[in-house]
Amino acid sequence: MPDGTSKKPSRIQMRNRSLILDAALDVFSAHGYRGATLDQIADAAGLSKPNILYYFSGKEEIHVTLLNQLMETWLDPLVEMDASGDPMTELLGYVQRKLDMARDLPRESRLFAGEILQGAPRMLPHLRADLKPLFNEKCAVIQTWMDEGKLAQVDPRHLVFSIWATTQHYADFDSQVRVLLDDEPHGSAARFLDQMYRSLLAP
Amino acid sequence: MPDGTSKKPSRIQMRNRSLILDAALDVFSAHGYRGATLDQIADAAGLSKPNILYYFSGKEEIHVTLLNQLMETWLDPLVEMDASGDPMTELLGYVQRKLDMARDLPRESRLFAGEILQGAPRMLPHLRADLKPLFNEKCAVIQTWMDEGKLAQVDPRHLVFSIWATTQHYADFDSQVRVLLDDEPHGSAARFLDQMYRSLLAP
DNA sequence: TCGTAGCTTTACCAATTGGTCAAAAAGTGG
DNA sequence: CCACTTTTTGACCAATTGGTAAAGCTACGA
Repeated sequence: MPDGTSKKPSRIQMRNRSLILDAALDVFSAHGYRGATLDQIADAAGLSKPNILYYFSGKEEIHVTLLNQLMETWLDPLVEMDASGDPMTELLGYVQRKLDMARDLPRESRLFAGEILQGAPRMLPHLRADLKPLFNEKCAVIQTWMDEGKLAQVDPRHLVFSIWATTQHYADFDSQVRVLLDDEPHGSAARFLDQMYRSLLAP
Repeated sequence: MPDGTSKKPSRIQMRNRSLILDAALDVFSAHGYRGATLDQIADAAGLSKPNILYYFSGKEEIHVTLLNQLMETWLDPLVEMDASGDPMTELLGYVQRKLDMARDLPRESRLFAGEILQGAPRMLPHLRADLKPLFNEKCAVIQTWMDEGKLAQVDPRHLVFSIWATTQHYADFDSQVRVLLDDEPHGSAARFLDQMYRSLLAP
């Protein structure tokens, strides 16, 4: 069994594992953890169910693998926010990167949202270990910028929450957005958010 | 069978139906539609599973009933936004009412979020029939306010989206918020959002 | 008190679903 | 071509789950 414990993965293992993970991302993000079935994942991957279980020990391991892979991608835009850059530029840049992610990786956004929505049963440790330190560090950076008079004084924690909420909204609530809007929202959303955070943070 | 088709519901019917709906709200909002089981709902309601099915024709009907009941509650804060009131007061009031709802009705918020997240399979008609006209009407009101110079010019549609996103975030992503914050977030969130929308909308 | 309509439960199904197993098939190095 | 490893599959399970049937219980008006 190719359980990551030993050896190097063969070419075919790489291919099939990523086929499975991509299919699982489709299915989990569309139906949630309980709503997804191994048969659906197998169909989407073009493999048989027992073959799926040859590469992953079970449904849960597939889900956990996806969540783990997602974590770095997810934190990346925040990591890139540079304490030594221009505060307004850095923050507005962060907003745009998050908005781009909502457009380019909607499945990942919904997978994450579904997990958090249900109390983050498989991600609380990750949130504490990875997200929380980064969050605190970047909040401190923002606070420094404000103390230096480069940005208006607001609560950095809620500022970050509002950035997450407003950007991810376009992926997570896409079905609602599409009912209410006729045109593609990315461009107008980008302009709105730029305007909103510019006016909020102007010192 | 007490399928709403005839007669008046008895005292015991009223009690049990609301017991069931309250239990179902707990279970559906915590685990999603597929993740919830009739046994869980029955346990939470203190009734037997067949007894649940005496009052509702099936799992789906319970879910749909909850969604229908939710719709009016959900739209209410937006309905209350008065075109003849003071624009800034009305909009900031709307933000606070939505934030209060996220605190006071987190189960409802999560039920709604879960439904939208999965493509709103049982709510798209409602969104089109109820939400969309109201959304368009209120966007027009906001646009009028802006044209009169009472508010800064922003895209009303994205303004409303941002209000939904930032307020519901505290209910839907509660587990994440609680990891990142030590204190209770409602008061500080209220101040932050008031500040954000005040600065954005000041003419 | 009795009959009846409304309510509840026990016992049960059929379908779905996550997962197993042994055997077949397909690569792969010599 | 052969032995051996890796990959794939068909057949099968046990548990869960939404739902049913029919009998039993309860409230309540006559």
